[in-house]
Amino acid sequence: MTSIQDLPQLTGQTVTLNAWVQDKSGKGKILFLKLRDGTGFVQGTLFKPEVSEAVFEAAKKVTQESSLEIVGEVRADARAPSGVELAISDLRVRGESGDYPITPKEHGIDFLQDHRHLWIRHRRPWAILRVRDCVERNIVQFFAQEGFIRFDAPFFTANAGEDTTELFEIDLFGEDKAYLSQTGQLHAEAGALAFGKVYTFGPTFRAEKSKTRRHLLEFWMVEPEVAPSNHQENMKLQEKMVSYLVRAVLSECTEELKVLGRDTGKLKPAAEGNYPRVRYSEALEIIRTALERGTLPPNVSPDTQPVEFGDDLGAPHETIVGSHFDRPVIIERYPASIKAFYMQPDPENPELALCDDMIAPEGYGEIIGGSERIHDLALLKKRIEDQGLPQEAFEWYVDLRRYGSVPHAGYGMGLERFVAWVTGIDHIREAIPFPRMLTRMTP
RNA sequence: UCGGCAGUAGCUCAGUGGUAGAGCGUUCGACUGUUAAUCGAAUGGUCGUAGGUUCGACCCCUACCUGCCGAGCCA
Repeated sequence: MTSIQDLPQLTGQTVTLNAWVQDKSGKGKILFLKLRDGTGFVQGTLFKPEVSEAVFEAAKKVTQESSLEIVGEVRADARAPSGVELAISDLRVRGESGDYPITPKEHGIDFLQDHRHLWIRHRRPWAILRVRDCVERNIVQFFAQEGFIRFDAPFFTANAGEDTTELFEIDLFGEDKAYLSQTGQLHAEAGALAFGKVYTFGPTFRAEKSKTRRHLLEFWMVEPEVAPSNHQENMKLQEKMVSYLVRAVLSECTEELKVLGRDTGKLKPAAEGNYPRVRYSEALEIIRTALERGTLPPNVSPDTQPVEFGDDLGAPHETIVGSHFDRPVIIERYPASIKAFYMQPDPENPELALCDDMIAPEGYGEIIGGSERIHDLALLKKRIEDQGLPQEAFEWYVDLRRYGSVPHAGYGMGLERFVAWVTGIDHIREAIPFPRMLTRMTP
Protein backbone atom coordinates (compact mmCIF):
# COMPACT_ATOMS: atom_id res chain seq x y z
CA MET A 1 0.00 0.00 0.00
CA THR A 2 1.44 3.37 -1.05
CA SER A 3 1.04 6.71 0.74
CA ILE A 4 -0.02 9.81 -1.15
CA GLN A 5 2.96 11.73 0.23
CA ASP A 6 5.29 9.35 -1.65
CA LEU A 7 3.63 9.72 -5.05
CA PRO A 8 5.87 12.51 -6.44
CA GLN A 9 8.79 10.07 -6.28
CA LEU A 10 6.86 7.30 -8.09
CA THR A 11 6.07 8.91 -11.44
CA GLY A 12 5.28 6.32 -14.10
CA GLN A 13 4.60 3.53 -11.62
CA THR A 14 1.32 1.80 -10.94
CA VAL A 15 0.43 1.92 -7.26
CA THR A 16 -2.30 0.73 -4.91
CA LEU A 17 -3.52 3.01 -2.16
CA ASN A 18 -6.28 3.42 0.36
CA ALA A 19 -7.88 6.83 0.21
CA TRP A 20 -11.00 8.79 1.02
CA VAL A 21 -12.92 10.88 -1.48
CA GLN A 22 -12.85 14.55 -0.56
CA ASP A 23 -14.76 15.74 -3.56
CA LYS A 24 -15.84 14.57 -6.96
CA SER A 25 -16.33 16.50 -10.14
CA GLY A 26 -16.50 15.61 -13.78
CA LYS A 27 -17.04 16.73 -17.27
CA GLY A 28 -18.61 14.07 -19.42
CA LYS A 29 -16.01 11.50 -20.29
CA ILE A 30 -13.56 12.61 -17.62
CA LEU A 31 -14.01 12.28 -13.86
CA PHE A 32 -11.97 13.84 -11.08
CA LEU A 33 -11.76 12.37 -7.58
CA LYS A 34 -10.01 14.49 -4.95
CA LEU A 35 -8.35 11.98 -2.70
CA ARG A 36 -6.74 12.12 0.72
CA ASP A 37 -5.17 9.44 2.89
CA GLY A 38 -3.91 11.45 5.85
CA THR A 39 -0.40 11.82 4.48
CA GLY A 40 -1.43 14.18 1.71
CA PHE A 41 -3.78 15.04 -1.09
CA VAL A 42 -3.87 14.02 -4.74
CA GLN A 43 -6.35 14.23 -7.58
CA GLY A 44 -7.39 11.00 -9.25
CA THR A 45 -8.54 11.12 -12.87
CA LEU A 46 -10.58 8.69 -14.92
CA PHE A 47 -10.83 9.14 -18.68
CA LYS A 48 -13.69 7.04 -19.96
CA PRO A 49 -11.95 5.57 -23.05
CA GLU A 50 -8.99 4.49 -20.86
CA VAL A 51 -10.88 2.49 -18.23
CA SER A 52 -13.45 -0.25 -18.22
CA GLU A 53 -17.13 0.68 -18.29
CA ALA A 54 -17.66 -0.89 -14.86
CA VAL A 55 -14.86 1.09 -13.20
CA PHE A 56 -16.02 4.37 -14.74
CA GLU A 57 -19.61 3.78 -13.62
CA ALA A 58 -18.45 2.83 -10.13
CA ALA A 59 -16.37 5.99 -9.89
CA LYS A 60 -19.34 8.09 -11.01
CA LYS A 61 -21.38 6.75 -8.09
CA VAL A 62 -18.73 7.31 -5.46
CA THR A 63 -19.78 9.76 -2.70
CA GLN A 64 -17.88 12.23 -0.53
CA GLU A 65 -15.79 10.55 2.21
CA SER A 66 -16.23 6.98 0.88
CA SER A 67 -13.07 4.99 1.55
CA LEU A 68 -11.62 3.39 -1.54
CA GLU A 69 -8.92 0.99 -2.53
CA ILE A 70 -7.48 2.44 -5.68
CA VAL A 71 -5.10 1.22 -8.37
CA GLY A 72 -3.63 3.82 -10.66
CA GLU A 73 -0.65 5.13 -12.53
CA VAL A 74 1.23 8.11 -11.14
CA ARG A 75 1.52 10.78 -13.82
CA ALA A 76 3.40 14.05 -13.70
CA ASP A 77 1.06 16.97 -14.35
CA ALA A 78 1.96 20.62 -14.14
CA ARG A 79 -1.63 21.51 -13.24
CA ALA A 80 -1.52 19.49 -10.00
CA PRO A 81 -0.41 21.27 -6.80
CA SER A 82 1.93 18.41 -5.85
CA GLY A 83 3.07 17.94 -9.45
CA VAL A 84 1.45 14.52 -9.85
CA GLU A 85 -1.94 13.01 -10.48
CA LEU A 86 -3.19 9.49 -10.30
CA ALA A 87 -4.70 7.96 -13.46
CA ILE A 88 -7.09 5.50 -11.85
CA SER A 89 -7.45 2.12 -13.53
CA ASP A 90 -9.37 0.26 -10.85
CA LEU A 91 -11.18 1.02 -7.62
CA ARG A 92 -13.10 -0.77 -4.92
CA VAL A 93 -15.37 0.83 -2.34
CA ARG A 94 -14.31 -0.34 1.14
CA GLY A 95 -16.71 1.84 3.10
CA GLU A 96 -19.64 3.79 1.77
CA SER A 97 -20.54 7.28 2.91
CA GLY A 98 -23.95 8.86 2.59
CA ASP A 99 -25.09 12.41 3.37
CA TYR A 100 -21.69 13.51 4.62
CA PRO A 101 -22.45 16.66 6.59
CA ILE A 102 -19.40 18.81 5.83
CA THR A 103 -20.18 19.61 2.22
CA PRO A 104 -17.90 21.57 -0.13
CA LYS A 105 -19.37 24.81 1.12
CA GLU A 106 -18.61 27.42 3.72
CA HIS A 107 -19.66 26.49 7.24
CA GLY A 108 -20.01 28.34 10.50
CA ILE A 109 -17.70 27.59 13.41
CA ASP A 110 -20.46 26.13 15.59
CA PHE A 111 -21.44 23.61 12.92
CA LEU A 112 -17.82 22.66 12.32
CA GLN A 113 -17.17 22.22 16.04
CA ASP A 114 -20.21 19.98 16.37
CA HIS A 115 -18.63 17.82 13.66
CA ARG A 116 -15.05 18.06 14.89
CA HIS A 117 -14.65 14.26 14.64
CA LEU A 118 -15.18 14.65 10.88
CA TRP A 119 -13.82 18.16 10.45
CA ILE A 120 -10.32 16.92 11.31
CA ARG A 121 -10.35 15.08 7.97
CA HIS A 122 -10.24 18.37 6.11
CA ARG A 123 -7.33 20.34 4.81
CA ARG A 124 -7.09 23.15 7.33
CA PRO A 125 -7.26 20.99 10.49
CA TRP A 126 -4.90 18.58 8.74
CA ALA A 127 -2.32 21.35 8.39
CA ILE A 128 -2.77 22.78 11.90
CA LEU A 129 -2.67 19.46 13.74
CA ARG A 130 0.40 18.33 11.81
CA VAL A 131 2.15 21.53 12.90
CA ARG A 132 1.11 20.68 16.46
CA ASP A 133 2.70 17.26 16.08
CA CYS A 134 5.85 18.87 14.71
CA VAL A 135 6.03 21.20 17.72
CA GLU A 136 5.45 18.37 20.21
CA ARG A 137 8.13 16.22 18.60
CA ASN A 138 10.63 19.07 18.61
CA ILE A 139 9.91 19.98 22.20
CA VAL A 140 10.90 16.45 23.19
CA GLN A 141 13.93 16.60 20.90
CA PHE A 142 15.06 20.03 22.14
CA PHE A 143 15.03 19.09 25.79
CA ALA A 144 16.74 15.77 25.13
CA GLN A 145 19.53 17.62 23.32
CA GLU A 146 19.81 20.09 26.19
CA GLY A 147 20.28 17.30 28.71
CA PHE A 148 16.83 17.45 30.30
CA ILE A 149 14.90 14.40 31.37
CA ARG A 150 11.16 14.22 30.92
CA PHE A 151 9.59 14.14 34.35
CA ASP A 152 5.86 13.58 34.39
CA ALA A 153 3.81 15.39 37.01
CA PRO A 154 0.58 14.01 38.47
CA PHE A 155 -2.79 15.15 37.14
CA PHE A 156 -4.48 14.77 40.51
CA THR A 157 -3.20 17.14 43.15
CA ALA A 158 -4.14 18.08 46.66
CA ASN A 159 -3.19 21.73 46.51
CA ALA A 160 -3.42 24.72 44.21
CA GLY A 161 -0.26 25.46 42.29
CA GLU A 162 -0.89 29.14 42.59
CA ASP A 163 -3.08 31.25 44.75
CA THR A 164 -6.12 30.99 42.52
CA THR A 165 -9.15 28.94 43.31
CA GLU A 166 -9.86 28.09 39.71
CA LEU A 167 -9.48 24.35 40.04
CA PHE A 168 -11.63 21.46 38.96
CA GLU A 169 -12.66 19.50 42.02
CA ILE A 170 -12.66 15.72 42.03
CA ASP A 171 -14.74 13.78 44.53
CA LEU A 172 -12.68 11.03 46.15
CA PHE A 173 -15.34 8.45 47.08
CA GLY A 174 -17.16 11.06 49.14
CA GLU A 175 -14.42 11.04 51.76
CA ASP A 176 -11.95 13.53 50.42
CA LYS A 177 -11.28 15.88 47.57
CA ALA A 178 -8.63 16.18 44.93
CA TYR A 179 -8.12 18.68 42.15
CA LEU A 180 -7.09 18.48 38.56
CA SER A 181 -3.64 19.94 38.24
CA GLN A 182 -3.34 23.43 36.81
CA THR A 183 0.45 23.26 36.66
CA GLY A 184 3.18 20.66 37.03
CA GLN A 185 5.60 23.26 38.30
CA LEU A 186 5.78 22.44 41.98
CA HIS A 187 6.46 18.80 41.23
CA ALA A 188 8.91 19.82 38.52
CA GLU A 189 10.83 21.75 41.18
CA ALA A 190 11.17 18.55 43.18
CA GLY A 191 12.35 16.90 39.98
CA ALA A 192 14.92 19.61 39.28
CA LEU A 193 16.46 19.17 42.72
CA ALA A 194 16.65 15.43 42.02
CA PHE A 195 17.77 15.42 38.38
CA GLY A 196 19.07 18.92 37.65
CA LYS A 197 17.21 19.61 34.45
CA VAL A 198 13.66 18.30 33.99
CA TYR A 199 10.54 19.18 32.08
CA THR A 200 6.94 18.15 32.36
CA PHE A 201 4.74 17.97 29.28
CA GLY A 202 1.09 17.15 29.49
CA PRO A 203 -2.42 18.47 29.88
CA THR A 204 -3.37 20.94 32.57
CA PHE A 205 -6.79 22.06 33.70
CA ARG A 206 -8.10 25.48 34.63
CA ALA A 207 -11.65 26.10 35.74
CA GLU A 208 -11.67 29.66 34.46
CA LYS A 209 -14.93 30.82 32.97
CA SER A 210 -13.06 32.37 30.08
CA LYS A 211 -14.63 32.72 26.69
CA THR A 212 -11.80 34.09 24.61
CA ARG A 213 -9.71 32.98 21.71
CA ARG A 214 -6.77 32.37 24.07
CA HIS A 215 -8.35 30.03 26.63
CA LEU A 216 -9.19 26.36 26.96
CA LEU A 217 -10.32 24.48 30.06
CA GLU A 218 -7.87 21.73 29.19
CA PHE A 219 -4.62 22.64 27.48
CA TRP A 220 -1.12 21.26 27.11
CA MET A 221 1.81 22.89 28.78
CA VAL A 222 5.54 22.22 28.70
CA GLU A 223 7.25 23.22 31.93
CA PRO A 224 11.03 23.02 32.21
CA GLU A 225 12.66 23.49 35.60
CA VAL A 226 16.40 23.80 36.21
CA ALA A 227 18.46 23.64 39.41
CA PRO A 228 20.72 25.44 39.86
CA SER A 229 19.59 28.28 37.66
CA ASN A 230 18.46 31.88 37.82
CA HIS A 231 16.29 34.50 36.18
CA GLN A 232 18.84 35.37 33.44
CA GLU A 233 19.50 31.76 32.43
CA ASN A 234 15.78 31.10 32.50
CA MET A 235 15.08 33.81 29.93
CA LYS A 236 17.94 32.53 27.75
CA LEU A 237 16.48 29.04 27.77
CA GLN A 238 13.04 30.37 26.79
CA GLU A 239 14.47 32.22 23.83
CA LYS A 240 16.57 29.25 22.77
CA MET A 241 13.58 26.88 22.92
CA VAL A 242 11.10 29.15 21.16
CA SER A 243 13.49 30.05 18.32
CA TYR A 244 14.38 26.35 17.95
CA LEU A 245 10.71 25.41 17.64
CA VAL A 246 9.97 28.18 15.13
CA ARG A 247 12.93 27.03 13.00
CA ALA A 248 11.67 23.46 13.17
CA VAL A 249 8.18 24.41 12.00
CA LEU A 250 9.56 26.60 9.20
CA SER A 251 11.74 23.79 7.88
CA GLU A 252 9.48 20.77 8.48
CA CYS A 253 6.01 22.20 7.79
CA THR A 254 6.35 24.20 4.57
CA GLU A 255 3.39 22.42 2.96
CA GLU A 256 1.20 22.87 6.06
CA LEU A 257 2.01 26.58 6.37
CA LYS A 258 1.25 27.01 2.69
CA VAL A 259 -2.16 25.36 3.09
CA LEU A 260 -2.86 27.79 5.93
CA GLY A 261 -1.67 30.78 3.95
CA ARG A 262 0.74 31.70 6.76
CA ASP A 263 3.05 34.61 5.97
CA THR A 264 6.33 32.91 6.95
CA GLY A 265 8.20 36.19 6.59
CA LYS A 266 6.58 37.22 9.86
CA LEU A 267 8.01 34.13 11.61
CA LYS A 268 11.60 34.47 10.38
CA PRO A 269 12.71 37.06 12.95
CA ALA A 270 11.43 34.76 15.72
CA ALA A 271 13.57 31.96 14.30
CA GLU A 272 16.69 34.09 14.70
CA GLY A 273 16.54 34.72 18.45
CA ASN A 274 17.68 38.08 19.96
CA TYR A 275 14.32 38.61 21.61
CA PRO A 276 14.02 42.09 23.10
CA ARG A 277 13.64 42.38 26.87
CA VAL A 278 11.76 45.16 28.49
CA ARG A 279 11.07 45.68 32.13
CA TYR A 280 7.55 45.96 33.44
CA SER A 281 8.11 49.66 34.13
CA GLU A 282 9.32 50.19 30.55
CA ALA A 283 6.32 48.29 29.24
CA LEU A 284 4.05 50.73 31.10
CA GLU A 285 5.79 53.58 29.28
CA ILE A 286 5.38 51.91 25.89
CA ILE A 287 1.68 51.45 26.60
CA ARG A 288 1.21 55.01 27.84
CA THR A 289 2.95 56.53 24.79
CA ALA A 290 1.05 54.34 22.34
CA LEU A 291 -2.25 55.32 23.92
CA GLU A 292 -1.33 59.02 23.93
CA ARG A 293 -0.26 59.00 20.30
CA GLY A 294 -3.10 56.72 19.26
CA THR A 295 -0.63 54.40 17.51
CA LEU A 296 -2.52 51.24 18.40
CA PRO A 297 -2.45 47.91 16.61
CA PRO A 298 -5.75 46.73 15.12
CA ASN A 299 -7.96 44.83 17.60
CA VAL A 300 -6.97 47.17 20.42
CA SER A 301 -9.78 49.47 21.46
CA PRO A 302 -8.98 53.20 21.67
CA ASP A 303 -10.83 53.12 25.00
CA THR A 304 -8.05 51.02 26.51
CA GLN A 305 -6.85 52.54 29.77
CA PRO A 306 -3.16 52.93 30.66
CA VAL A 307 -1.77 50.65 33.38
CA GLU A 308 -0.86 52.12 36.73
CA PHE A 309 2.25 50.77 38.42
CA GLY A 310 1.14 47.79 40.50
CA ASP A 311 -1.59 46.66 38.14
CA ASP A 312 -1.25 43.65 35.90
CA LEU A 313 -1.19 43.98 32.13
CA GLY A 314 -4.41 43.03 30.36
CA ALA A 315 -4.61 41.31 27.00
CA PRO A 316 -4.88 44.60 25.04
CA HIS A 317 -1.77 45.93 26.82
CA GLU A 318 0.21 42.85 25.92
CA THR A 319 -0.89 43.28 22.32
CA ILE A 320 0.34 46.89 22.34
CA VAL A 321 3.77 45.91 23.69
CA GLY A 322 4.01 42.87 21.40
CA SER A 323 3.18 44.95 18.32
CA HIS A 324 6.30 47.08 18.87
CA PHE A 325 8.56 44.20 17.90
CA ASP A 326 8.91 41.81 14.97
CA ARG A 327 9.64 38.84 17.24
CA PRO A 328 8.57 37.71 20.72
CA VAL A 329 9.29 40.18 23.49
CA ILE A 330 10.12 39.30 27.08
CA ILE A 331 8.59 41.50 29.77
CA GLU A 332 10.39 41.01 33.07
CA ARG A 333 10.27 42.03 36.72
CA TYR A 334 6.61 42.56 37.46
CA PRO A 335 5.52 43.84 40.88
CA ALA A 336 5.66 40.93 43.33
CA SER A 337 2.19 41.81 44.61
CA ILE A 338 0.50 40.67 41.39
CA LYS A 339 2.58 37.51 40.98
CA ALA A 340 2.68 34.07 42.57
CA PHE A 341 3.95 33.45 46.08
CA TYR A 342 6.95 31.34 45.06
CA MET A 343 8.72 33.97 42.95
CA GLN A 344 12.14 35.23 44.02
CA PRO A 345 12.26 38.96 44.86
CA ASP A 346 14.45 41.20 42.69
CA PRO A 347 17.59 42.03 44.73
CA GLU A 348 17.65 45.48 43.07
CA ASN A 349 14.11 46.17 44.23
CA PRO A 350 12.30 43.74 46.53
CA GLU A 351 8.95 45.17 45.40
CA LEU A 352 9.57 43.37 42.10
CA ALA A 353 9.75 39.67 41.30
CA LEU A 354 12.38 37.92 39.17
CA CYS A 355 9.82 36.75 36.68
CA ASP A 356 9.02 37.19 33.02
CA ASP A 357 6.31 36.72 30.43
CA MET A 358 7.03 36.12 26.76
CA ILE A 359 4.59 37.89 24.45
CA ALA A 360 4.22 36.62 20.89
CA PRO A 361 3.93 39.20 18.11
CA GLU A 362 0.90 39.87 15.88
CA GLY A 363 -1.44 40.07 18.85
CA TYR A 364 -1.06 36.45 19.95
CA GLY A 365 -0.29 37.49 23.50
CA GLU A 366 1.38 35.63 26.31
CA ILE A 367 2.87 32.27 25.40
CA ILE A 368 5.26 31.82 28.35
CA GLY A 369 5.27 32.69 32.01
CA GLY A 370 8.33 31.97 34.14
CA SER A 371 10.35 32.94 37.19
CA GLU A 372 13.22 32.26 39.49
CA ARG A 373 11.81 30.45 42.51
CA ILE A 374 12.31 31.36 46.12
CA HIS A 375 15.05 29.11 47.51
CA ASP A 376 15.21 30.52 51.02
CA LEU A 377 13.30 28.47 53.58
CA ALA A 378 12.24 31.34 55.85
CA LEU A 379 11.14 33.58 53.00
CA LEU A 380 9.05 30.86 51.35
CA LYS A 381 7.34 30.03 54.63
CA LYS A 382 6.56 33.67 55.18
CA ARG A 383 5.05 34.02 51.72
CA ILE A 384 2.83 30.99 52.20
CA GLU A 385 1.69 32.41 55.51
CA ASP A 386 1.15 35.95 54.14
CA GLN A 387 -1.00 34.64 51.31
CA GLY A 388 -3.07 32.55 53.68
CA LEU A 389 -2.27 29.31 51.90
CA PRO A 390 -2.81 25.96 53.68
CA GLN A 391 0.61 25.24 55.19
CA GLU A 392 0.14 21.48 55.56
CA ALA A 393 -0.52 21.07 51.85
CA PHE A 394 2.75 22.81 51.02
CA GLU A 395 4.94 21.00 53.56
CA TRP A 396 6.53 18.75 50.94
CA TYR A 397 7.20 21.79 48.74
CA VAL A 398 8.83 23.62 51.64
CA ASP A 399 10.95 20.51 52.28
CA LEU A 400 12.72 21.24 49.00
CA ARG A 401 14.18 24.31 50.80
CA ARG A 402 15.04 22.31 53.93
CA TYR A 403 17.27 19.79 52.23
CA GLY A 404 19.95 21.24 50.03
CA SER A 405 18.13 24.21 48.55
CA VAL A 406 19.67 26.10 45.66
CA PRO A 407 18.47 28.93 43.39
CA HIS A 408 16.42 27.46 40.57
CA ALA A 409 14.09 28.64 37.84
CA GLY A 410 11.63 27.48 35.25
CA TYR A 411 8.73 28.43 33.06
CA GLY A 412 5.61 27.12 31.36
CA MET A 413 4.66 27.44 27.71
CA GLY A 414 1.11 26.90 26.48
CA LEU A 415 1.32 24.52 23.54
CA GLU A 416 -1.91 25.61 21.85
CA ARG A 417 -1.03 29.30 22.10
CA PHE A 418 2.32 28.59 20.50
CA VAL A 419 0.72 26.53 17.72
CA ALA A 420 -1.95 29.19 17.14
CA TRP A 421 0.76 31.79 16.71
CA VAL A 422 3.00 29.87 14.28
CA THR A 423 0.05 28.67 12.21
CA GLY A 424 -1.50 32.15 12.20
CA ILE A 425 -4.99 30.96 13.21
CA ASP A 426 -7.23 33.27 15.18
CA HIS A 427 -8.51 30.91 17.89
CA ILE A 428 -6.69 28.22 19.89
CA ARG A 429 -9.65 25.84 19.72
CA GLU A 430 -8.30 24.74 16.33
CA ALA A 431 -4.82 24.03 17.74
CA ILE A 432 -5.94 20.89 19.64
CA PRO A 433 -7.83 17.90 18.20
CA PHE A 434 -10.79 18.08 20.55
CA PRO A 435 -10.98 21.39 22.43
CA ARG A 436 -12.56 21.51 25.87
CA MET A 437 -14.19 24.80 26.60
CA LEU A 438 -16.96 26.33 28.67
CA THR A 439 -19.42 25.62 25.88
CA ARG A 440 -17.81 22.57 24.34
CA MET A 441 -17.41 19.07 25.81
CA THR A 442 -18.29 17.03 22.72
CA PRO A 443 -17.31 15.43 20.48
C1' U B 1 -19.72 36.85 35.70
C1' C B 2 -20.35 41.50 32.66
C1' G B 3 -21.06 43.99 27.68
C1' G B 4 -22.29 43.52 22.30
C1' C B 5 -24.40 40.45 18.35
C1' A B 6 -27.10 36.34 16.59
C1' G B 7 -30.75 31.87 16.19
C1' U B 8 -35.34 31.08 9.17
C1' A B 9 -34.14 24.61 4.23
C1' G B 10 -28.57 19.73 5.14
C1' C B 11 -25.05 24.43 5.04
C1' U B 12 -24.37 30.04 4.48
C1' C B 13 -27.75 33.78 4.68
C1' A B 14 -31.78 37.45 2.83
C1' G B 15 -36.68 38.77 4.23
C1' U B 16 -41.64 41.60 5.20
C1' G B 17 -47.60 43.04 10.34
C1' G B 18 -51.09 39.78 5.10
C1' U B 19 -49.81 32.41 0.88
C1' A B 20 -41.80 31.09 3.28
C1' G B 21 -37.04 33.17 -0.30
C1' A B 22 -31.89 32.86 -2.68
C1' G B 23 -27.18 30.62 -3.32
C1' C B 24 -24.63 26.29 -2.29
C1' G B 25 -25.20 21.04 -1.20
C1' U B 26 -27.73 16.42 -2.52
C1' U B 27 -30.15 13.20 -6.62
C1' C B 28 -30.87 12.58 -12.06
C1' G B 29 -29.34 14.16 -17.12
C1' A B 30 -25.54 16.78 -20.70
C1' C B 31 -20.36 17.97 -21.46
C1' U B 32 -12.44 15.55 -22.24
C1' G B 33 -9.19 19.19 -17.64
C1' U B 34 -12.20 20.43 -13.18
C1' U B 35 -9.70 22.91 -8.55
C1' A B 36 -16.06 26.75 -4.99
C1' A B 37 -16.68 23.91 -12.85
C1' U B 38 -20.89 25.08 -16.13
C1' C B 39 -26.00 24.14 -18.16
C1' G B 40 -31.06 21.71 -17.42
C1' A B 41 -34.44 19.19 -13.99
C1' A B 42 -35.80 17.36 -9.18
C1' U B 43 -35.29 17.82 -3.77
C1' G B 44 -35.82 20.91 0.44
C1' G B 45 -39.21 24.43 6.41
C1' U B 46 -42.14 23.06 13.95
C1' C B 47 -38.80 30.59 11.10
C1' G B 48 -34.51 28.64 18.96
C1' U B 49 -38.52 27.68 23.25
C1' A B 50 -42.76 29.47 26.06
C1' G B 51 -46.18 33.20 26.69
C1' G B 52 -48.40 37.97 25.14
C1' U B 53 -50.27 42.16 21.66
C1' U B 54 -53.19 41.81 16.97
C1' C B 55 -58.62 40.22 12.61
C1' G B 56 -53.76 38.18 11.35
C1' A B 57 -46.85 37.46 14.08
C1' C B 58 -41.00 34.69 11.07
C1' C B 59 -41.65 40.14 11.90
C1' C B 60 -43.84 43.85 17.57
C1' C B 61 -43.46 42.94 23.35
C1' U B 62 -41.76 39.80 27.76
C1' A B 63 -39.11 35.78 29.78
C1' C B 64 -36.00 31.81 29.00
C1' C B 65 -32.47 28.62 26.23
C1' U B 66 -28.30 28.18 22.99
C1' G B 67 -24.16 30.01 20.37
C1' C B 68 -20.56 33.71 18.62
C1' C B 69 -17.40 38.11 19.64
C1' G B 70 -15.06 41.13 23.43
C1' A B 71 -13.55 42.02 28.83
C1' G B 72 -11.61 40.02 33.48
C1' C B 73 -8.40 35.72 34.81
C1' C B 74 -4.29 33.32 32.78
C1' A B 75 -0.52 29.63 29.29
